[in-house]
Amino acid sequence: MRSDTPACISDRDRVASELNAWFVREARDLPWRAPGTSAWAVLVSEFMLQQTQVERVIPRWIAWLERWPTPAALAANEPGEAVRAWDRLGYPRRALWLHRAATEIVGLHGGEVPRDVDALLALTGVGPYTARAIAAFAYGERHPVVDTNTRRVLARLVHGVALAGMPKDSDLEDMEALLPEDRASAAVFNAAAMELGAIVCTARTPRCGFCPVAQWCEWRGSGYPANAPTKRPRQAAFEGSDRQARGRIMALLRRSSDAVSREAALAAAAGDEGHGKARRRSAQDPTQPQRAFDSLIADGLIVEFEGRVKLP
DNA sequence: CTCCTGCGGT
DNA sequence: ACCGCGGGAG
Repeated sequence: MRSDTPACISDRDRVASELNAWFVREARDLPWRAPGTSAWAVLVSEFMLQQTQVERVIPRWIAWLERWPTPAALAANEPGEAVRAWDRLGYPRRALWLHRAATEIVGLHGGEVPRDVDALLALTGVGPYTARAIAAFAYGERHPVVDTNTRRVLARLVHGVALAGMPKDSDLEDMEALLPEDRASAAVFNAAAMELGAIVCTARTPRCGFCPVAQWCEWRGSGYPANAPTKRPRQAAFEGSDRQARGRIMALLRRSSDAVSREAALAAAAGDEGHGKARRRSAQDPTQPQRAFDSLIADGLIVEFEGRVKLP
């Protein structure tokens, strides 16, 4: 962060003050930010938002909480119902993890979402980001919350580089160094940093002209140097992937109220929609459908039942 | 093509 | 430390 402004107040406080004021002014009106949102509702939102964009999450989140307003309500249903309600949010293992977390919350915490970070980390599907996000946003505890947006903001503001590299433990320390002392401001600042990364300090085309902390930005101050070659692993192509084949099986089972035959599941994996038009799949790996099927069994996302296949 | 409020397994 | 894991949108 640039410190070319003589100040009685530290730059840390100025950055937090400006960013928080911007957040109050400009932040999107997201439903899980409404006052009175339960810790469970926050937890559900954080699960859904892992690798899935806000706009796609909102309708699923509303429907989910209407149906399962408490951990106990979800835990009382079969996990397959959670997978079905997950719909097309992607990475459906998260639905299974969320159901498992609800069961753990009922069994270990009397049905109340814990507020302690270590207790949260022990829940299935809750990692370093989600645990701190729940503690900060649901309970107002003071913790650094660092997601991919915040890591990019820190990379630019503090380190003067265009993009963040691999996640590091020091990310939390970087955020801690900027975090306001009082809990309420700290919680807002965590959300504000994420929001800035989401709508201003974006990966591809940052809108620095609208950035409330541009004057302290190390990246801007050094002339927006080009992206240093980072080590970030590129995501594999989706088209033709095992993920796509798995997704087709899951889509078939979500829309089937009953179990389907193994053959139907394998055909779905191969991209055969079963209505007329033959799909060209000459270049496809012939072992892929079976591999996708087996991996879904291993994940517990589908089960075989008397020679047929259904959600768990 | 890239990116998106990450996570658990290895 | 690396990898697999959906699906949508720019």
